[in-house]
Amino acid sequence: MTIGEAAAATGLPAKTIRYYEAEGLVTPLRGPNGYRRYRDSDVAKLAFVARARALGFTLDDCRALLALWTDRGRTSAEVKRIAAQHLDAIAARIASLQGMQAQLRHLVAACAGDDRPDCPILDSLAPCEPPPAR
Amino acid sequence: MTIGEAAAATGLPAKTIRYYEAEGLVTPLRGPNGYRRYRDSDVAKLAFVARARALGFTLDDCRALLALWTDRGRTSAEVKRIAAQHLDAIAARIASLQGMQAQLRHLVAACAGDDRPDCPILDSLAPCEPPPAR
DNA sequence: CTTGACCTTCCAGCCGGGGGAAACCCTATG
DNA sequence: CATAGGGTTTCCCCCGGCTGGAAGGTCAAG
Repeated sequence: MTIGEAAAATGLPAKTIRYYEAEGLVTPLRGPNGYRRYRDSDVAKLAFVARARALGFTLDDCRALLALWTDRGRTSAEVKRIAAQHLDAIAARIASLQGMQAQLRHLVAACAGDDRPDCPILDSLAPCEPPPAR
Repeated sequence: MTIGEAAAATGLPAKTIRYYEAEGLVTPLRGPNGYRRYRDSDVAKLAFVARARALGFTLDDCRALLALWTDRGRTSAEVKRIAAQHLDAIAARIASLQGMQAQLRHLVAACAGDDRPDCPILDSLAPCEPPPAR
């Protein structure tokens, strides 16, 4: 399996697959011509990483999850800890974005959006009354 | 006003203020010793950008908003368009994160988190049944 | 033989900064 | 006057997670 075929099989761009290799996630064999040769297990790992990335895990998380996946002596507690931490991080990011969203929604609703210059959005961003007239 | 004072006044790190200058957002004067000298209007712009960043606007957006702020001939429609677009982007990011959150929450809830290796989280990430035993 | 598709490596850039080196400036103190 | 300390300057590299492009090697088809 060449990198192009692995890319087609996983839906990942070939560039990304090479990047994952540089990051030590998946190390294919090499053919006599220097081309990368992906075993089924390599492709499985790539697909694993692709799914983990789709859930927002960092590449560091992916490395750890991949190691746990291939580790017969793992405990589900280790896996759960990583996932729970990531879940917290996601919740924090959502909360932060929702804060921005609430403020912005207010401002956008209050803005006339016509051809006059008065704008509550700019008023809210402006630290003090007079904008620099320059 | 030196950069350190401007930093204290705006809450922005001095490094960030220099970066904003490199990005063309705020251009201070220079004293005879080569030090940056921030006018009140510069500090106001920095504070403006700080608030816009806190609402998640990109630096490109900040540049545009800053230009509109100092433009007497602006229309609130222009401002609203930028803000509304950003609002859409925020909503999209929230939706994406919430999708991850829902899936992950499911998986985390289903994972025993004990010392056994069976784990629905890994099962969900694994593309096919057998993990590479290597 | 040539063409085109694929593969290889390397280098650079995106965003929004952060870390740190080496050098300069200013003030205060001994 | 020397020096110690704090601030400031420029410079370049680093982060994550890729993405684009250049320059060259390989392979199968026409």
